[in-house]
Amino acid sequence: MSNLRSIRGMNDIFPEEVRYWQRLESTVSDLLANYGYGEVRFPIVEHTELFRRSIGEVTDIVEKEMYSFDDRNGDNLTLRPEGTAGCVRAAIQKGILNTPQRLWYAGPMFRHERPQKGRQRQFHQVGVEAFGVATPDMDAELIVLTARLWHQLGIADAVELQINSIGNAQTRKRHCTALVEYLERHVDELDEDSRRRLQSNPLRILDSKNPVTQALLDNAPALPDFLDDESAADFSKLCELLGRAGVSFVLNPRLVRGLDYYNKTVFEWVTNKLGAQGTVCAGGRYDGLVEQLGGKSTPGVGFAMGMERLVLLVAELGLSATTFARADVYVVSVGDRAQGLALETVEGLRDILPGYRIVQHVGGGSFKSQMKKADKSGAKVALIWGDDEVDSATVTIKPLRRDVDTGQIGQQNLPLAELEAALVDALTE
RNA sequence: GUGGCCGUAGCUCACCAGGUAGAGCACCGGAUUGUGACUCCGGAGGUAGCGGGUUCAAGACCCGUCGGCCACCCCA
Repeated sequence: MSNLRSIRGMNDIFPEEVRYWQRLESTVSDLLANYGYGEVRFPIVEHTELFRRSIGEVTDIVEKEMYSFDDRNGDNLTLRPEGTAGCVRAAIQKGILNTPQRLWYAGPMFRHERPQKGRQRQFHQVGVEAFGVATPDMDAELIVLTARLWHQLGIADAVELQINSIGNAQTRKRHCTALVEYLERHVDELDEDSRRRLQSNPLRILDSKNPVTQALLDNAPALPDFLDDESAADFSKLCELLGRAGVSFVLNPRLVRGLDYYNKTVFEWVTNKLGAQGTVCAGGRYDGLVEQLGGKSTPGVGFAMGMERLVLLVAELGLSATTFARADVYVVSVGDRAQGLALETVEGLRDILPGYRIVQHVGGGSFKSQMKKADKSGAKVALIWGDDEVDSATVTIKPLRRDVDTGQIGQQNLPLAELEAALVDALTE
């Protein structure tokens, strides 16, 4: 048995939970369609090179979290750790970036991290990418769209929008230099992790959860002070548009993102209901990525939402999943003759009433045990066939969900010809 | 990758100075012959995650391993 377990961090999802997923997925796809986005599907596996070049060589994802392997040709492939790279690659390859594109996709991503609540090794994202528009109205649309989604899901009160602009490459370079210079004067006050990052990725020190480090950062060179004119103008335009759309936000000058390809606008929707894994949706602008991956210079903005985290949130305090009964009708039959008649009649019913969920009892058993199954199925009515019904060419129809008050059985025996009408009547109250 | 807590029937848990496992729920069957939900009766189901060690004896103690949770790291 020990060998036959699922891979660590890769979970099975059963019907009861899948209800929430389906609810979430359909809400998302309807919303995106309403905003004019088209769904794209591309492979889960790509050349490792694609991720190295887009995400960044020195990021944790590339350095230690990718599921990479050699295929039989000797090519080194990787299970996608995120979706943007593959989406960009696909868009370039298809040659559709000569005009603006609004795209989205959904599916599993893979990162070899330590599993935790809201963090799996196979997890699922919905990603949304907009290509070919450099102006901040595009950024605004994406954010506004997510805000609407939270309302539709009933979790708007549980999430907060944080935004920032990290400017262009020069901005970050100049800020980074100043930051490093400042921090090096205070190395002794830095925590161990931050000291390490001073060499590898100084910007990420801004993210530190260490209170001492955060206090130190209060007097550090702040990124917004280094912003180039265009980034600053675009950012204030974005803030203005968000205001017009009624989307409130928090400016977080220390918000940086982990992937190398971001520039200008970055944003995160966070919640405090999920413990340490509070980011539910995050993204930003990546104007250089398309060119970096071999396409013509094309601006882009996008974001990804973590489905597992959203499911947790929605299940806890959002819309309840549609109440789920496995059946409308449960078919009970005892005896070979009855079984045959039941199957024949029910298949006829499925032709006439295709929308009904009709569960046929299988596996035999007494009337009593079949009735128990009928009850547990959640069905509103049971159709019953036994020798009596066969002999008289009838069916017994029994309501299962009448209020408990009247002890009356309320079942009736009908000619087969009247079944359809009686069933429709019983199921439409 | 690091640290802390945890791992007993399908589920939630208990017992026990270390002496070869129990409850509730769920499941199955029955309470006169073809009928559910309530009640009553009965039944099945566990190599106590796995492996090793200490001991006359371990689910209970020790080590390892796998898995879960929480935090760090990182990120959706």
